[in-house]
Amino acid sequence: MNIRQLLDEKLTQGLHQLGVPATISALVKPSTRVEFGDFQANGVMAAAKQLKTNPRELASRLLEAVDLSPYADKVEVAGPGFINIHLKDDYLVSQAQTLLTNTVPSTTVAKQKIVIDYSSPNLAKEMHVGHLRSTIIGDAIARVLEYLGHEVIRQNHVGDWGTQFGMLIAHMKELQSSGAELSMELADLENFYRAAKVRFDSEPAFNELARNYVVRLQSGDAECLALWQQFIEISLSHSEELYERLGVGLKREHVMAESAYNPQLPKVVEYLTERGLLGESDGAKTVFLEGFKNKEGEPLPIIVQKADGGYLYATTDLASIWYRSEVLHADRVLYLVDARQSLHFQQMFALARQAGFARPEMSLEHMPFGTMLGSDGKPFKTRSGDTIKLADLLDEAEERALVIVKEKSMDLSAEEQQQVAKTVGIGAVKYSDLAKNRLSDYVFDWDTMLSLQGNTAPYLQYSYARSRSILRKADHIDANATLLITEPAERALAVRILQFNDVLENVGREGLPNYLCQYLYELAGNIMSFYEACPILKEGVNPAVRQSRLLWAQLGSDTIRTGLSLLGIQVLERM
RNA sequence: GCGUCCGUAGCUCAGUUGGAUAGAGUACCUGGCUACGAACCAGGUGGUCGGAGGUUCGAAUCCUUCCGGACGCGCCA
Repeated sequence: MNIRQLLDEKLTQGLHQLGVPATISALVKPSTRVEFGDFQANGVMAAAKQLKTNPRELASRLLEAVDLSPYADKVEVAGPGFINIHLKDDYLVSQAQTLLTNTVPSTTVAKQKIVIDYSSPNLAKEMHVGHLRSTIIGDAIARVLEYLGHEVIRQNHVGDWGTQFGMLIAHMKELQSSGAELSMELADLENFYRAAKVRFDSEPAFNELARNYVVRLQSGDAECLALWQQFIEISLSHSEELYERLGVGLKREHVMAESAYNPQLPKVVEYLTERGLLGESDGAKTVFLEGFKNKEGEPLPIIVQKADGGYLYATTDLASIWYRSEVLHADRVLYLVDARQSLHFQQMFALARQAGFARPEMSLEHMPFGTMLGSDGKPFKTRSGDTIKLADLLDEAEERALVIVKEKSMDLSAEEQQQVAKTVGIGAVKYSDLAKNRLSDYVFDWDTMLSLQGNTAPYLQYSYARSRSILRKADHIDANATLLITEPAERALAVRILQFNDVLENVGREGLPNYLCQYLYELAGNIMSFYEACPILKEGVNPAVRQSRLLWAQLGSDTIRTGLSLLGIQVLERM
């Protein structure tokens, strides 16, 4: 139970006692201005409207009915009917004091089983910048939900079964028979793919062969499967290397590939047929759903089986929904997939409901995200117009960070500088993505994210390193010391620290890690101001005050570290 | 054409079921280091929230319409 929730619950109950409909709540939120106290309730105006009564009068009655005196020393009705709550210092201190001893987050959220489908690269090629957002945002959401106590099932729905694999196998086969060393050839997946694609597009015989291999592969031909397996293995290790570099928690056990659903695909079609949902159009098996139209205003089809008998991603997605519903028994399924596939997911979810692939109580949520743009406002590409490899992006981030670290942290050894540059560079890339609203397109800009000023990972990492430096220099920290609020900066810090869990619940509910970034940035600001206003180790500081401030520093920096770790970003003791 | 998302300070972005005087960073200006880490802090300049209507006690947020942009719309994923 966090403070906002507690106040909201008390006031909402009070409203209901006064005869306000159950749908109305007190809407307690952090105050928008300092003079409005720590929290404000916005719900009384709407409640008064329902009751056709005066809002200020209702607010007064509410305050008579609800006793907030254990928490607040000043509660007042303001403006048209807001309630401003000024918390007691004693209460803030007692709440903060429990944080010192209790490391388990206290949440009131009912535990759910949540499947998160994220990253999901196409294994035919190397990972590129287009995979960054799904991977990073999905990972952050997974960590936050897990921290809140939910059972999280990560699923990396990698593309390993598409048409392109015929082409790749055909190319492998020919190189193999011409005596080339396959492992060498496959070292650069991008080149390999490009070479195969050129042949596929220009040589009819090769094209024919490739199509043939797709059929053989999907019908279980042993030789094809072996080649395919070899390719997938290399490609997966490549992805895992990147996950490792990125600090993303995806492992082999989280891979639930498209191919895994292959045996279920005929059953999907069969089932749709039984339910009378399936029709035929130009030889393809299709479903037409109410409410979806194409360019000509005609019903929009979902093709689940091509005229040649092949299955499509819609079929696989349906099978995966069924699996997540019936086998995993998920309460929620989150899809961290590009916004351009919104229509596809609308169709999938509607059909899954109608066909009964998804239990009615299972929530299916597409969490779309926008595109990364270059400084020219167009999709982020290299100068020559190619997609940028993820590995190259990370190299550049580390290189650019190293230049800055060498300049700013000359007292560190070369080895330490390297390590700091890695942590800072990768952190900066991740944070600049996470800090933006997921839905919007955003401009990728090296200088902004690495300028190390403003709302950036390095700023947060700096605030942590600064705290650690102070804590290291303290010869004695008494973990049982009493927390004191002697300055406004300490109070502001305390209030902020106590909002942490509430922010996490918002992130988990809406899948928007930028709420957490915003919070951490503000917290870091509070910490910095605290250090400016409140000397700790300097001469003349009262010992009790010193011990208290050390604990505030510890609480603040612990929250920064935990928050960043939930974003998948590491902190540094020195930088 | 239909649909989805978007348009907020010069630039990059926030803005949590509609809440009080729309906020940050950056840039620009001012002040603070014989330093508990100045990669910092304190303060200032800067906005008809694309335009116009509407809903209401209250709109950047909801509705309508227009302008501008991105994306999607049958055998790829």
